[in-house]
Amino acid sequence: MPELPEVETVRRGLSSLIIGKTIKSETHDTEKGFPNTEADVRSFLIDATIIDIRRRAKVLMIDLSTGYSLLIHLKMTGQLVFVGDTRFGAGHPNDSLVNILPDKSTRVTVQFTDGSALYFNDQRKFGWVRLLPTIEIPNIDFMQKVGPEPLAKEFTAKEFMQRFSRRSKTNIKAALLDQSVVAGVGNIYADESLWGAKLHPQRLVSSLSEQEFETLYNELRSVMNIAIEKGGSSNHTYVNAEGKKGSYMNFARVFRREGLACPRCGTTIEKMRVAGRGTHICPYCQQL
DNA sequence: CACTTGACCTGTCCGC
DNA sequence: TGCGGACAGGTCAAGT
Repeated sequence: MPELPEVETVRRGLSSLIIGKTIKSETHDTEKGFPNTEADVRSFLIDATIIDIRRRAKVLMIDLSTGYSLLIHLKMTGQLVFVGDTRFGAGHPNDSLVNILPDKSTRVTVQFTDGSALYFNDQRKFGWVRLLPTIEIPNIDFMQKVGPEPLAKEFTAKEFMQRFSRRSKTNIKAALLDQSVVAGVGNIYADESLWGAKLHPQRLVSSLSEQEFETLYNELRSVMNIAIEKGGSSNHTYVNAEGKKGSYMNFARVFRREGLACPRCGTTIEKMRVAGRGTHICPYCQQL
């Protein structure tokens, strides 16, 4: 999925839809996707009221009145879709993607006491949900390792540049995708921001000038802010909490636009493989 | 440690 | 229309 802008869009949607609701029941398929015991679920999830929804990097945290939180990672194809009233479909968006829920990809279902429900759907089953004490969250491995939030007010261009020192011998695309450098960047916004900064994805991190880092910092923040305004990117499976798609892909300048003209210079956009991922560039604007 | 590559899954699309 | 292979918003555990 879901990179920072998509997860943030889901967070905002869920905040207005489920805060204050009380959980009546929960079901899930595999232990891999939801490793907690039945006893944990009974003690800390059932009858809990949702008090807040937060995000760190690409991870969502649903804080509960029991002092526990549901942590959720959507990985590539995860969705969190809210359905108003499962008996009548009231509040259920008229979107072909979510006409019938639960469906084949539904892995976790949370029923609320008012008849509404939250579905965690995940076609590829890479995503996960887990329940843990809220105060333990900062101690988990992921939170210890993950880099700063790129959109935080206090996050500066200088700090951005300094974070890359740990990945000086790799290419800039691989470094951007490394969650321990900066949080929340994925394949779409890596390509889009590199195009914005006119940087070839295979440029060695150690070759970038201070000026180039500053431009990349500005482009990354700009692209992510625009993506949040547009409700994220929907290439395929991504939908927000109401089951609706985001519109960033209508705005994208290079991502998934191979064969089309670069909006800046008209050169045909090319697709290549960098850091094991499909990578889109303008071969004129972004030279090695 | 830093870096790269394959594995985890299911579905879809493209070429034969 | 069928079938194989490549590929897909992301991490991880291995390997070098």
